[in-house]
Amino acid sequence: MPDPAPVPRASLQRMLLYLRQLERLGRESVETISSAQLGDAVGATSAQVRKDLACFGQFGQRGVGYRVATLARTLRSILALDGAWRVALVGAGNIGRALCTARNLRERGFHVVALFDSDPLKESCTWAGLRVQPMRVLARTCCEQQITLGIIAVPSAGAQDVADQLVAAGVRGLLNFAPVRLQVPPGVEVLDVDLAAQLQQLAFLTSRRPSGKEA
Amino acid sequence: MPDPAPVPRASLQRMLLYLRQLERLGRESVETISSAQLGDAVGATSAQVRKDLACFGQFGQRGVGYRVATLARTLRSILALDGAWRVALVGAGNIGRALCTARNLRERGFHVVALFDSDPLKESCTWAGLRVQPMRVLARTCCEQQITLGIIAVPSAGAQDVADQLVAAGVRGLLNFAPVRLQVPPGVEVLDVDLAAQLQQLAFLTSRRPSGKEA
DNA sequence: ACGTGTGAAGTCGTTCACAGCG
DNA sequence: CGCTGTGAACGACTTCACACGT
Repeated sequence: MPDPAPVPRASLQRMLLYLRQLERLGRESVETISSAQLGDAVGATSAQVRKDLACFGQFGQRGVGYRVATLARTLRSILALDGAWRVALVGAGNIGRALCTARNLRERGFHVVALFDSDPLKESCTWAGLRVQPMRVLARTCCEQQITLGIIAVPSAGAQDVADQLVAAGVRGLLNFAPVRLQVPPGVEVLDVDLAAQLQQLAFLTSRRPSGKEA
Repeated sequence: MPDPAPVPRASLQRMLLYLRQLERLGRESVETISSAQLGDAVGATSAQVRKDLACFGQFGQRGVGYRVATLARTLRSILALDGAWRVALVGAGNIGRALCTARNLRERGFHVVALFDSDPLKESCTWAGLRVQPMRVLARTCCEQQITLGIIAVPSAGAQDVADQLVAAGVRGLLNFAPVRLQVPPGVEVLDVDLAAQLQQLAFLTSRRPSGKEA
């Protein structure tokens, strides 16, 4: 196996946008699309689209563009989005509830199949048909249910401990909502979602009133 | 006024991490810190820390490092985080509820002071002491309350419309949870939070099992 | 000595421009 | 002729290395 393609993070992110747009086009029965059209649907240049797709191979027909249906299918396959992903959610707080019930994620193939919280008072709760389980059973449940992705939605103080437990249980990708830097062994991926930091960025960006020089 | 510093996005993000760490150190009564220490607390190199800080000036003492307290104060001021920001939240769904009640954001100076939803059934609701208001009063409320930041937590179909209304009401920064590309006039900043895309990234990253070559 | 501030070098991603194929 | 695929130029961010101040 070759395995020689370290896909740039930015390309990966755009690729997901391409796929989303392709799926939309597919619903509208569009047959083919050019890199230019696909580009400005997601805010990228045509060259960028072609370069990004080139990470994985050649998919277009010169003089024509790309077949919407086949490109979508191919991308889904390459991006590992053609199956369902089983996800564990730790932290039955407000964010946790929002994520459990989010139709959005389920539609895209991410199924929250287990829900944990360290607070015994929450164990009686059931959200979106999912009972809150104690942390004690996390390892067993994750293994039995073949869970490979985890969402950490607990306060900062507990996040590293939760991460350790999830990793020990075989989870290989973590979506972390706690504003702390998680330490994980190689081979485990962590993506941080830091809403406070996003708002802080906005605060800074809007605080320096741009001189306003665009047409 | 000079205004000559277009701060790189990546630097800005790290700067927020530095500030967070500095505040933590301040609580632990640490007096000074070196770029190297600050760096590995947030996963950056010492050179990166110094370069980032150099965007705004010179803050360190050679041979010593940085004064935790003064650097934190200075950064807060530069990053426009020394005051409170008034935020409007549109969409009283699951994400909306999570954000209203998030202690996290309030502690960092972001106060959700107005909550809107287009569904009349939700108008009776009150979350975290905040009544859900109809969209009709959005413009007036935002102006009266001097709101400059907005959070869009509505379904994709309505997001652009909400964005337009917020912008018309004078809001200059948008945090967008809908998976659509918002069109806004220059001078308005948009940051997207796309949780499905984050999970999709994780899916891809964990699907290609790394060959495992690190020590 | 120690650690900052900063030019210089290097790396990575984007944009350009054009050859090549349908 | 249109549009892809791609080497080459370009630009931005990162890393290096060292002079300078304390």
